[in-house]
Amino acid sequence: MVPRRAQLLEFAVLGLLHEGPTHGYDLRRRLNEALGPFRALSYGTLYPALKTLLGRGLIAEAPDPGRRGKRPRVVYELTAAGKEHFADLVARADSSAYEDDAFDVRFAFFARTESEVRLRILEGRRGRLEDDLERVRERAVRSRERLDSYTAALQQHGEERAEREVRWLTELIDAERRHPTDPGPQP
Amino acid sequence: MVPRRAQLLEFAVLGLLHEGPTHGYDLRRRLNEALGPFRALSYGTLYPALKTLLGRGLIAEAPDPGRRGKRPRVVYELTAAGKEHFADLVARADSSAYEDDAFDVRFAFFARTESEVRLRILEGRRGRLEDDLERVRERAVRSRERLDSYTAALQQHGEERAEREVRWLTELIDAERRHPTDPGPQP
DNA sequence: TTCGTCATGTAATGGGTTACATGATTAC
DNA sequence: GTAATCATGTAACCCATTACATGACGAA
Repeated sequence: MVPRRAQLLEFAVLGLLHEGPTHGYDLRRRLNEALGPFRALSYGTLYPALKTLLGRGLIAEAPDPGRRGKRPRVVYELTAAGKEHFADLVARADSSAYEDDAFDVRFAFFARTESEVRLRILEGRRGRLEDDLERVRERAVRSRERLDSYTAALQQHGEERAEREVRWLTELIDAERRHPTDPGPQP
Repeated sequence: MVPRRAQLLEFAVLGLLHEGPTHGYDLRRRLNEALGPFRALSYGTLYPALKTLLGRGLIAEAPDPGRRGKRPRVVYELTAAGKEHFADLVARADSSAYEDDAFDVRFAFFARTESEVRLRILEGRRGRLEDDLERVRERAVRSRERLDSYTAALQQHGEERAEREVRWLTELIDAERRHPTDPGPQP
């Protein structure tokens, strides 16, 4: 099951609020900076999403710590239900955790993910990339002659990038197996 | 100006038809295989797009060469206006040619692109990636300490990938400068 | 005969950016 | 003072996938 983009955003927002209460403008900035799937996230997407989470009781308005004389902002924090929901989501390691965009988001919160789950996500991602690689290679064999040099160069470059990514994941997996450190309690 | 996805699709369709007349089903298959931005292109997008191109007189229905006894398919070919329009699009080397998805599509038709234009597109793309890289590095310096090891690993991996891509482009640019081969007449 | 692929579409649905609207605060 | 950034939203528009509808053909 490929996760809807809205679910990804929900996960990311809960994850960021898990690190501490904050307001919409700051969430957007941090989501944009994370330069994953949310590089171009707009207020038109974020604010309604926050409203939905509010309506579902996963987040709640918190008092703005206040900055002398400045207009208070709308600060959100996780509710108990929100923390629980996020914990459930983090524990998942099915395909919704390692497909394309989803992997980037899940990886960003690996520090809050249990070692075992991390391992399964990394392995799932690696398997996914290996499948892609196999498909590309098959196609390369089938069409070797009738490719112009540019298409051939692009294909080879794509292959090398995927191979490199697989090696990177393998390193992470090996490291994870050697030192399976679980997340401690949040500070 | 970032090209709308529809414009990218239009470009790709005209480019494929430039190689010879064909029908919608085949276009979709080839667009999907090209595994760029059209990996998941659906009929719901392609067929209406073909209708639009038809309405604008850039493509026209051509007789199906026919396959004994089989139902004829709806085959399209470029019109004179379509060829001209494609030539105009191919000659462009502004940001609409090297931003993300656009670059993949433009690269796929490099064999039909003049050497000078190819060079400017490659250089534009490289510049774009170098800007990205600089931004990422700045951010890395600003936030070095407060990153957990996973975020740090992801950031470093992203940096390495971008560096590799820049080197790849540099190689292509150098090769292009040494042997600026222009496209011959199509067979 | 049933399943996969070929083949062409349309409609509904979902979802995201752009643009609009508004106002406070800060830096130059 | 004025431009940029902070800050919070809403509405319109664009557009792409999903699902639906339909049917022929080839292989197992």
